[in-house]
Amino acid sequence: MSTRGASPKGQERSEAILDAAERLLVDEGHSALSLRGVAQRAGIRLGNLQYYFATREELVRALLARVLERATAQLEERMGAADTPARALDTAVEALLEDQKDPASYRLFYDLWALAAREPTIATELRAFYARYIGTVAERLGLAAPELSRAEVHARAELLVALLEGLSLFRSGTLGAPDRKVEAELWRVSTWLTTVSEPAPPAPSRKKGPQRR
Amino acid sequence: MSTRGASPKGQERSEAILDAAERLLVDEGHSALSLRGVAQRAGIRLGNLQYYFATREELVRALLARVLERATAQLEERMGAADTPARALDTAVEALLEDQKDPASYRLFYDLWALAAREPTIATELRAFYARYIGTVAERLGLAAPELSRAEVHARAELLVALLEGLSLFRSGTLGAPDRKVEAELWRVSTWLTTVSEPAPPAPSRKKGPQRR
DNA sequence: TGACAATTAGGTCATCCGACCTAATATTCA
DNA sequence: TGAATATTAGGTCGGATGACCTAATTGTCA
Repeated sequence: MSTRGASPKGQERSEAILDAAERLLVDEGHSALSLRGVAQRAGIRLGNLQYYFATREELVRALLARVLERATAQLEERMGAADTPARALDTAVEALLEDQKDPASYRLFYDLWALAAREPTIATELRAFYARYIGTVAERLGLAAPELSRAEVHARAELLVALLEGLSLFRSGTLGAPDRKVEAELWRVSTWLTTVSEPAPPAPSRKKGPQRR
Repeated sequence: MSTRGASPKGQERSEAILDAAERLLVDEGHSALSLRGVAQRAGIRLGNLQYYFATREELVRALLARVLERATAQLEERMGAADTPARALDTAVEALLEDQKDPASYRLFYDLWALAAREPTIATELRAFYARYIGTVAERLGLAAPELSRAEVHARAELLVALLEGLSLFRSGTLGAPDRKVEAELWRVSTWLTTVSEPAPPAPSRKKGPQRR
């Protein structure tokens, strides 16, 4: 949603600017995402960039929207591309695991998580993204384990997504590297989530914990 | 490890500066972590701050070291504080879940994850932190499930830590809120990780944990 | 062809940044 | 007491930033 540039050429230019901004964001982080830097990467002048995105916030919003939209589309496409509906989840998880081997694919999200903690508008959009993400997973999970309640299925979907997001930290090269054993155990957990419906073990007793982690 | 200030008062001042820096980091993110800002929050002059930390990087390194050291100590203290050794993991997980309800406790780590993706020195320290973190968890996991191999135990520990880190995203208020159902399912996964050890297809289990298929 | 939008270009402005420096005062302790 | 250390105060410097502005050029379509 850029300010101007409705014509085909304008649209193209707009996309190119967002491409440059995204590359800059991945490479240097959101604090380095300056209008000048983006303009330089895009190979255009500052004034020209400002014709499309008058302020930095406008640029960031457009970039965020594009990134999340793309991620959503990719997830749903992957779900649909499975051999059988039952394998949809496995296929998507497989693809995500593959993505995690590329640092660039997640660096962007690390910045987004940090940003969302402070900028409510970004938090709102990210929240909507993950809600849809988890919803899609829950849908498939419900098909695989029909005896589970709606709430249970949703909880497990959230758990699975959290696991994958957390795992990205240890697989994208910066804090760790992909590990076969871990992948194997992940598959066991994943199948467990979609199959086992036994009653939960007793919850541990409560105890007031100290602050901070 | 500040540059100067070995005397008790200097030590105190040094800690106060790091406190201010940490508050600023949590509130505004690492891009807002300026020497001037820290000095203002600490209620001292810029020159005074520079007496303790000559450069920004020095400050950041000291801050990072203190944060990770504290987190490590807290985790190990929590493990040790359990009623029984067997409950050590549960106790620690409980405490972590409690922490996750406070946004401030994790915001800092979101920034660290983003930073680590670009600054090798930070990545190195964070990696060491998580290695120790996962190692501690693996140790306890090994006690709870002695029939698992060392590698399996380590893989499960990494999985559990990843799950908790990922979960923090959805529990710290910005992208979601704590949810009882999710917690319940987390406990099931957690106990599953510490109890179930039979391979995928065969063999009846004697453990209390849920069974597959 | 002419009008109008799209696009490019270049420059100004106040503001903040980190690094660096010097001088003066206060505190501590041998 | 006197010397070393800790602390405060104020300033300079080059550099980068975002917002804003204006003029010139290109492209499109009636």
